[in-house]
Parts: sequence; structure tokens; C-alpha cells
Amino acid sequence: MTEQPLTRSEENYLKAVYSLSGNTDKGVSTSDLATRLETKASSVTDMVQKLAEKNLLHYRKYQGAKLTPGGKAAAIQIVRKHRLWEVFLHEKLGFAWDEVHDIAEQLEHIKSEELILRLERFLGHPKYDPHGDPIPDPDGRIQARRSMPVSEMKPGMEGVITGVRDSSSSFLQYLDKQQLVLGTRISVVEVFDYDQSVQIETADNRITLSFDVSKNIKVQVENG
Amino acid sequence: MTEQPLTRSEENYLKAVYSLSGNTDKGVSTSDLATRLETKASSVTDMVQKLAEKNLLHYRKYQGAKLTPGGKAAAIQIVRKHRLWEVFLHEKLGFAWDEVHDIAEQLEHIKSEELILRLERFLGHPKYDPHGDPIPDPDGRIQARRSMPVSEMKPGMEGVITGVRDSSSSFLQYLDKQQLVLGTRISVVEVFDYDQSVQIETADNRITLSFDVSKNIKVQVENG
DNA sequence: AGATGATTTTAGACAAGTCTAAACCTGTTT
DNA sequence: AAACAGGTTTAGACTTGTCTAAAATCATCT
Ligand SMILES: [Mn+2]
Ligand SMILES: [Mn+2]
Ligand SMILES: [Mn+2]
Ligand SMILES: [Mn+2]
Repeated sequence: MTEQPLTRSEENYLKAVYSLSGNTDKGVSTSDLATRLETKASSVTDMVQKLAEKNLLHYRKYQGAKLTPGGKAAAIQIVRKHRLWEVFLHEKLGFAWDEVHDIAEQLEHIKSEELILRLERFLGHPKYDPHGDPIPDPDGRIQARRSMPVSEMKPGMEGVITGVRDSSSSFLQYLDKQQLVLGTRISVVEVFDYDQSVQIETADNRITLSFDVSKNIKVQVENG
Repeated sequence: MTEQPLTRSEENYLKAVYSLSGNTDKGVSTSDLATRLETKASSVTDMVQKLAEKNLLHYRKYQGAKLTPGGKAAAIQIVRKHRLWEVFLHEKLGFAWDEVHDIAEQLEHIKSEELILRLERFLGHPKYDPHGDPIPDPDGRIQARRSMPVSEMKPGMEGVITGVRDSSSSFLQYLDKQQLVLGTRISVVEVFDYDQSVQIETADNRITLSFDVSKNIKVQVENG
């Protein structure tokens, strides 16, 4: 009854529900899942019903999908594997942070608990992946960092870049070009009312960030 | 027309045809493939016809399957990936040589040329996998070692264990127990006519090997 | 050559996962 | 309350890879 092996598709659905749920307690809509999984709403309905059958999520017609405790645990394990593999690809194989995601999408489905435990040890028990996202421990516990997007910072505030809200290749490459890598210390010089753009200062540069960009950079602000 | 992505199943069939072909130029029989792939003959017929359609192997009814150059190249790439992953699991993650195969069976299907090139570099361009099997280079070239099974050695001959013909967990664990790991130097003391068993000597021990065991240990014999 | 037995292929079916098109809810507007 | 527009589900179909059972072929032995 417990611990049925999941197919790759099932794992992808659970991960999608998990990531679209965010902090909220609300069900994830069929169409949001369809968009995320690049599939059709009808396919989502089918799969969601199947996963509900397996007690991995709660589902009532027209009310969207919500993970059960078991479903959430499964989803977190996949996230854990994904992020550990990303660390491996980046730290050990030298892939850039914008190149790791697609390969990790494949690697996250490899079935072996022992493999992941050993990989984690080999990597030195990393706490964060190359995009600054926390790596769940073997029991699924996640210690989140409190951080805020640059877009919410006020002039004069300082902090260190600890993550991104958009892991797309184009965004990550843009950050590389601007030398805004994880760990970079920045301070906000000015926020322009006109278009919500933000001027920031690093050790080397002054850069103006569009609102869209500033929303997607997460900063750990000095305790104030 | 070239370079269609292969499914996991197709890859497994190609690899099975490759490994069952050995050196011979003959077609591999449907039933041998079925046994190897733990499936039914009728399933093999279906898949073999599909792969022939894709020009990955030659197939004539009742005549078995033979790899085309394209099919052989594809098969070798999978073998290459399998063996590189085995090295990673053994050398970097510390898995025993009898534990690596099953996980490598999964990892060999990950799709990324770049990943394998980087993995190979990270591993220091190993020439052999943990079972002594040669690792094809990126272009599919394989440099085989000339070796003979212990069962063909005559009394007085010496050599170094370089590989095994059976990678089953039980066989590998047996070798571990007897301290017959790759690189061990052995000499043949006596061959018993009665049951073809072989008495060998290592630096530390004298051990008698059954014919079955002696067939499955490959030795590189001193140039004589 | 004819019969026998093993191997192989075909026919028909099924499960998983997906799709399109049609039917169905639901929330909001008239 | 009825109509409309979105979003959702259902119905029916298709593909891939597999299976069982039946038919076909091959190899071998009288
Ligand atoms: Mn990722
Ligand atoms: Mn990540
Ligand atoms: Mn292997
Ligand atoms: Mn091997």
C-alpha cells in the first residue's frame, strides 16, 4: 500500500504540484499544471485522478490538486535529487549554472536511495544548489533562508545575493554578464518611481536593474 | 534521417544485440534476445522489426538480428556511458564493484553528449571499468586487451587478473572473499583432469577454483 | 520426402500516457 | 434568473511496449 514505485511521469506531476503550491494551502489548477508540464488539461485530469487513487494527492473535480503528506514527501525527494545532481554537475563537472537544470531533470528520476546518500556525502553535504535553492535533507526537511527580492529593498539597504526566482538560461546568463553571481554583495542606491527600476552598487559596478530583473534576484539583507 | 533520439527500450535492445553478437558475424536469435532482455520472443520480434525500419539493424524473418554500422555505433555509445558511470560509482562514490551495474543500467540512458565528455574528463579518462572492460573513446573506438580465461592456462603460467566474464553480484562477491581482485598476480600450480578445477597461487594464498569459476576470470599472461 | 519438435512470427489484446473534440461546470455579468 | 466565457472533465482515439495464444517456418530425424 505504501512505497509503490513511481513512473517518471508521476514524479514530474508530483514535483509540479509541489512547486506550484508554494506556501498556499490551495489546490493547484489543472490548467496551471498543464502549462507547467507542457501538456494538455485533459492529460492532467487523467493523471491527477490516477495520483489521487494512489493517495498521493487530494482531488475533487473542479477543485484542483493538493498533495497528501505522502505525495509531498515523494515530491521533496525528487527536488532533493534534482538539486544534488545540479550541485554535482556544477561543482564537479564544471557546467555553468544555466546548463545544469535540463540534465538534472533526467538524473532526478534515477532510482537508488543509496546513490543519493553517497552523492550527497561525496559533494560534502551541500546546503544549497547552484541557484541558491535549499537542498532537503534525507528525511525531507528543508531549511529555507529568509531573503527578499531586490524589488522590495529600499535605498540604502545592503545584502548578499543568495538566489534567483527564475532559473531560465537567458536570465542566468544575463546575471553572469552583469557579474551578479551568488554571494555578490550589493546595496541599493536608488529606486526609480517611474518604472520601478533599481540602481544598485557592487564592489566593482553600478548597475540599473529593470523591475522584472529585480523581482527575480533574492537577497539576504543584513539584519537591521 | 540520421540521429533520431532512441527510447530507453530501443537502446537496451541495441546493447543486447551488440553484446550477444560477440565477434561473430551471425545474426542474434530472437530467443537469445528474449532471454537477455527478460521479455518474450514476440516482443523481440516487434522491436527488432521496428529497429530494422530505422536502419539500426538488419533483419530477415527467422534469420535473427545484426547491427548496421549505425546501430553498432549507437550500441557502443551506450556501452561507453554505462562503463563511465560504473567508474564514477566505484571510484568516486565508493560503491563495490558488484553494486555498480544496476545503477549504471539506469544512468546509461541519460541523454547528454556533453555530460559524458565532462564525466570522462572528471574521471581522468579511465581506460577500463571496475570489471576490467574497456571503455570506448568518444568516437566509439575500443582497445581490447588480449587476455585468456584461467581455465585455458597451463601449470606454471603466470599473469595478472584483468577482468571477469561474469559480472553477477554473486560471482563478484565470491572473488572479493577469495581476495581475487583486479590486478592480483596469480600463477597456475596445477590443473586437475578429474573436474577441470585449477589450483592457483597468489602472493598470499593457494586457492582451488572450479572450472566454472576459472572460465570467468580473465588474465593477462606474461609475454611468453 | 514426410513427420516431428523447436523456434519464430502474427494476431489480437492490454496498460500507460498522451491527444482532440465535445460536453460539462462555475463564476460573473447582464 | 439567464447567458456567457473560462476552465475542466469526459469520450474516444492513438502510440509504445508489452503479453498470450495461434499460426507459420525451420531444422532434424526417420
Ligand atoms: Mn533545476
Ligand atoms: Mn536549481
Ligand atoms: Mn555493467
Ligand atoms: Mn562493467
